Amino acid sequence: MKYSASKENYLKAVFHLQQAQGTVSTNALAAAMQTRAASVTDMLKKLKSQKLLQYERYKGVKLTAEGKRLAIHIVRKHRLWEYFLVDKLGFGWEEVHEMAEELEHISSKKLIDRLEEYLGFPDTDPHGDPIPDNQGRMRVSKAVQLQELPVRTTCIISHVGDQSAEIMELLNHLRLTIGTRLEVKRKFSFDQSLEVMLPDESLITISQHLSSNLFVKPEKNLALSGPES
Amino acid sequence: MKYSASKENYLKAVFHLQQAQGTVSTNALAAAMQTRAASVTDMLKKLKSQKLLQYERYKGVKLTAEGKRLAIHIVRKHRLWEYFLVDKLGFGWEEVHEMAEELEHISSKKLIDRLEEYLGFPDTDPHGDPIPDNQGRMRVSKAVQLQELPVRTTCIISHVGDQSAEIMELLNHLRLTIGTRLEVKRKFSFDQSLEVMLPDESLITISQHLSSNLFVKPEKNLALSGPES
DNA sequence: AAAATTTATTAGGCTTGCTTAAAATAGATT
DNA sequence: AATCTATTTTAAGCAAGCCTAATAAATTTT
Repeated sequence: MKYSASKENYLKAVFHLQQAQGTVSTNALAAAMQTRAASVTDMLKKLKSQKLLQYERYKGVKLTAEGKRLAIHIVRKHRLWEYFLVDKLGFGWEEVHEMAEELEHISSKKLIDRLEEYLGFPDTDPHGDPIPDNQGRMRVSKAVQLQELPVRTTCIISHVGDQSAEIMELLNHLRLTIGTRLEVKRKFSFDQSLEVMLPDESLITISQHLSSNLFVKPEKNLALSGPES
Repeated sequence: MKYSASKENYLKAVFHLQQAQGTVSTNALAAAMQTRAASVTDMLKKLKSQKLLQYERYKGVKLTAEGKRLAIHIVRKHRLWEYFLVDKLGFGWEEVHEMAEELEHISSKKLIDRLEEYLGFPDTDPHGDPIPDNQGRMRVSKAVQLQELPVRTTCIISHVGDQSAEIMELLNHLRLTIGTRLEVKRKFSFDQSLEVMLPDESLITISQHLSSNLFVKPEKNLALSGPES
C-alpha cells in the first residue's frame, strides 16, 4: 500500500515525538508539522481508519505496529539519502536535510536497498543518527545529552538532536562536528551553561539550549578511572 | 517558482508530443497522461494563466519559452537519475523508467548539478536519449529511424523511441541494446519488415512497428563506399 | 450546405489536505 | 464543586486535481 507524502510526514513526526513523550498530543504534532490543530485532528482520523495509529478524541495518539514499521522505513530512507548526499555528492551535513525530506518519499523499496548496498551499509547518517536496516532494526544509540555529563568527563559528539539550519550555523562556528572529542570542564548552575575543552585545548562555553541538543558517547576516562572497574 | 509534480508531468508530455506534432491536441495529451480530456482542459487553463504555454480553446497547445525551459529541465533530471540508477546502482536499463518518474520531481537544482558532475557529465541516458546540460542545451542526435535506412547500410542503435516495458522485453529477447551494430539486409514491402544482421552474423526479422522505434546512427559503410566521398 | 461525427469544453461533484471560527472537553484554580 | 483556561474537536469552506455527463465547436461525410 502506498501513502501520500503528507501521511508519511505525519507518521514520521508521531514516531519522533513518541520517542520522547510516549503518547503525542495534537498541539505537539501541529507544531512539528507547522500546521493547525484542526488539520491534525482531520489527519489523525484518516490514519486511524487505516490502522496506522491508535487515537481517541482528546487522548493523544500512538503508532500501531504497522504505523511504526512504516515510520521507521521512512526514517531509513531519509538517512540513507542524507548519507549519499554527503558521502557521494560532497554536500555539507548541514545542507542535506531539506533535500532528504523530498527524497524520503521516493517509493521503490528495491532502490533504497540497492542504495544502501552502494553506500556500504552505513551505520549512522551524517548527523550521527542510526540508520535502520531493511528489517527496520535500528542499532540503539547509547548516547546521552552532553548536558547530563559530570565535570571532567571526556566524550565524543555522536549526534545532534535538532536538525535546523540555525543549530548548524552555530556548530560550524564553534567548530563542533560529529566525532569531535570534548572534555567537560565546568558547569554553571546559574544558567546551566557548560565550559568544555576542544582537542586543541581551547575552551568554549555552551548554553543549556545547545548542550541539551548535543548527544555524546561517554569515553572511558583514562585520566581518572572511577571506583567502578 | 515551484510547480506541482502533476504540472511538471503535463509540461513534459507537451514537450515530447510537440517534438513530433508541432502543436498538441487535448486528446493526445489525455492519452499521454492517462487521464480524461476534461481534466486536460482544466489543467491547460491553469498552465496558460502561469504563462507556461500558449492555448486557445479548440486550437491545441504549444509551450512558451519558459514552459519549454522547465520541461527540458525535467527531462534533464529524469535522464540523469536514470543514468545514476543504471551506472551506479546496477539496475537494468529497462527497470529504471518508473523510478526516474518519481526522482525527476526532486526540486533542488544544486543536487542535480552535483549529480551530473558525480556521474561524469554523461551525454546520453541508458536509452540513448541525449541529456540536456544545465543551460538546457541538448546535443542534437543525428539518429534516424532504422526503418528509413536503405538495404546494405550498417548502423549502430543509438536510442529507443518507446520506453515501455513491452519493447524492453522484446529487445532483450532479440539481444538488441544501445550500441549494437546492425546491417540492413532486406526490406519487405509487404509489411515493411526488415531483415538485419547482428555482429555474430545471425539474421533476425524486425517488424515495422519495432523498426520505427529504433533510432540508429548510420555508420560509414567500409565494405562498399558509395559515389559520394 | 446540411447532417453526422469527432473533438473539446463547460458544469457540477468528489477527495485530499489545508484553513478559520465556534463549540466541546479536560485540566487547573479557587 | 464551580469556574476558568487551555486543549482539542467540529463545522464550514477553499484550492488542486481528478471524475462523469451534458453541451458546444470543429471537421468530415453525404
